[in-house]
Amino acid sequence: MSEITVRIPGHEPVRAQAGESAAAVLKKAGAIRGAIAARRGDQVIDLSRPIDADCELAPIAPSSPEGLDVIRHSTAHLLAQAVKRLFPQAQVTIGPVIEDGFYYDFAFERGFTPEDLERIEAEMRKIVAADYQVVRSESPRDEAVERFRSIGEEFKAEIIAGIPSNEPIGLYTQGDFTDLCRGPHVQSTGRLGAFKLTHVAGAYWRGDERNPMLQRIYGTAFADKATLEEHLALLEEAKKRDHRRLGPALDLFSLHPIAPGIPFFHPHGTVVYNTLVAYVRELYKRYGYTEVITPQLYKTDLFKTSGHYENYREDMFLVAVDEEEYGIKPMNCPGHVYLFGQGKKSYRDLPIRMADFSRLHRFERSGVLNGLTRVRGFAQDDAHIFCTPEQLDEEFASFLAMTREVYDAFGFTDISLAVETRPEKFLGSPELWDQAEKALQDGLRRAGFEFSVSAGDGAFYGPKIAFNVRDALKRSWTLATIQIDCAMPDRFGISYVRPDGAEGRPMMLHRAVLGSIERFIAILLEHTGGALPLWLAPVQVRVLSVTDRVAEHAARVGRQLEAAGIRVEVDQRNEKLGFKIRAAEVLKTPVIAVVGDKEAAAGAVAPRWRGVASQGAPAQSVEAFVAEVAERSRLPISAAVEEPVRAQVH
RNA sequence: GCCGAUGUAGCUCAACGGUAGAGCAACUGAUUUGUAAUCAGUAGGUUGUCGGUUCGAUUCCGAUCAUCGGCUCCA
Repeated sequence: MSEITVRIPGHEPVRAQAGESAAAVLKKAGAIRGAIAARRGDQVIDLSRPIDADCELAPIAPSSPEGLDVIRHSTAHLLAQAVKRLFPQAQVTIGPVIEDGFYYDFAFERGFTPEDLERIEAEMRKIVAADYQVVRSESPRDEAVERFRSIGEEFKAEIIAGIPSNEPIGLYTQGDFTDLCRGPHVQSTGRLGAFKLTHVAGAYWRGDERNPMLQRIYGTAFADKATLEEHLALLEEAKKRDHRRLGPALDLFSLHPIAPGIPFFHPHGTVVYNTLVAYVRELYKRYGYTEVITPQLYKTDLFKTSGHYENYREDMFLVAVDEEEYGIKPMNCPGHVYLFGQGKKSYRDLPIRMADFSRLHRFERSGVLNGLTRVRGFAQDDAHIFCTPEQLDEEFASFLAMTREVYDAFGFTDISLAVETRPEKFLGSPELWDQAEKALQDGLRRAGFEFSVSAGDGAFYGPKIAFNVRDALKRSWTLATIQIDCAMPDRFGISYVRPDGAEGRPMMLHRAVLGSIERFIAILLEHTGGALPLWLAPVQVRVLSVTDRVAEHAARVGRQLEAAGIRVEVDQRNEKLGFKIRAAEVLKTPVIAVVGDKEAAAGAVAPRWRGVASQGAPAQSVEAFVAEVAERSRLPISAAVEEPVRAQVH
């Protein structure tokens, strides 16, 4: 045995015998305390792994991100062991760590019930109490395949069979249970304990819906009980911010079985909706967009030309009229390209930024509908930009600037960008796609955006950039998107006359900043917990009378606010002030104006702004109050306005 | 679409093989109230829908619709 030197950050280098375990080496340095695994170089390893060469070694604490991964991964194994003990017929498959937890998929002839989960959890605790050593071993691939096949674990055998034959297979054994695994794991099951199984769900084997459905058990685990409790409490809080709860509670919208997936917007919700549209229209003035209104229903010939009939028909509502087939539009693009194609266009007309707030209808599969975030009927702040190839970069940059402005205005900071590339089913030439994908990535880099690449996720007509945000339950949704169209200009044969008199094919961009208005409202509600900004709030001011004596003054204040264009409600109910304040607060009203005898005598109000911890605010004259509310209600359009790039008039 | 769960008053929930109850909200009355819930009373439900088992179903069974959690798919 040769002697090696191990560097340990923050400690003296340690001399050790080659082959000593990571735990032993760390112990020599006095760095083992609490460690759950170790990092050798950039690799996380088991504490029991032998160290056989000079290297750098660091302990991993249970509460560190890597430590949590180890705990969750080991807890997934714990789950599998418990399930195998209780349901020997169940076959194990995979059990990865996910954000905030883990899951494990089992092939089992029936679903697991909530009662099963309780039993499984109890069994897991028994295994923790038994404190089995978790032992790593290696096995040649074919031997491992045979081993799992012989005990009826067909799925596991299939996974191993897919690993190159020269790679040794890592196996982890704890008590009566052995699983294929890359590791690393905790040293013994006793190190686990702060876990909870959360829910069950079906999941297709290898994520393909043609494959059999497995039973997935989700759970979460932490380094200690307290953090687990904290996490569970956080989930409860998140539920309160869920737009599906807030929307109906604030009387903004509702969904009914009579129109599944197509929301009813109540008067207050309609104000929010229309105000968002007004905001975007204001931006359009500055960014040089023109708005159009286009048909809702087209003969399917249009969709045959656009390629939607071929590639998107499954998601469309088709209707038969007079022995002719019509389709309700799922997107605005075909209509817009068609419209562009009417009349002769010159390079002087470009760019044309054609905006449209039409309602769109898509036949989403029943299981995917979700509140306002995934619906069958919705509108987008949609626009299509037709430009020359030379204008593409500038148009793209302008879109990114607009998007940044909007997201800043709403305080959305947790946004991730993904460039989604050519899918299996696509239209247009691969060369054009490559070019377009590169253009998107270059543009993002120039604008200083970070992004990931999501291969194969693009639309069938072109690659896209998706601006993804998360809802209260941490599910990711796409709001803004921009796509370069690689197909439709060709398919519709649209053209423009270039300066040299020849015909050119315009470039086409599809883009939306809010994305779907419905989805945007959902995310905004969750982001703000229902406390919409003053300019968007359906009721901006609520005037509260203290007694019947001041009813007239309260009504007058209401009229003055209304005259200034402010959305106001006057609460003259025969109730105590505290009751009315609570009622207004529960509805997240941004501004409350209290009116009592003192205010009535002075022609004043006592304002109370949401989120300001003032009670018994000093009175303010009605005029000053109205002016302040009006000032603070303005659309969040930044003052620094660039000259819009408009098509030249000739 | 697939796997699983759920569906009782406007909302949140209770009960149960013998035709449903609370709190909040609503309505009425009293109270005239000063910065997050005044008191009292009234009304409100073919227990999602359809079918089956049963002397009897809201309860048990089946189908269906919708919703929820996932999978697959997407703004």
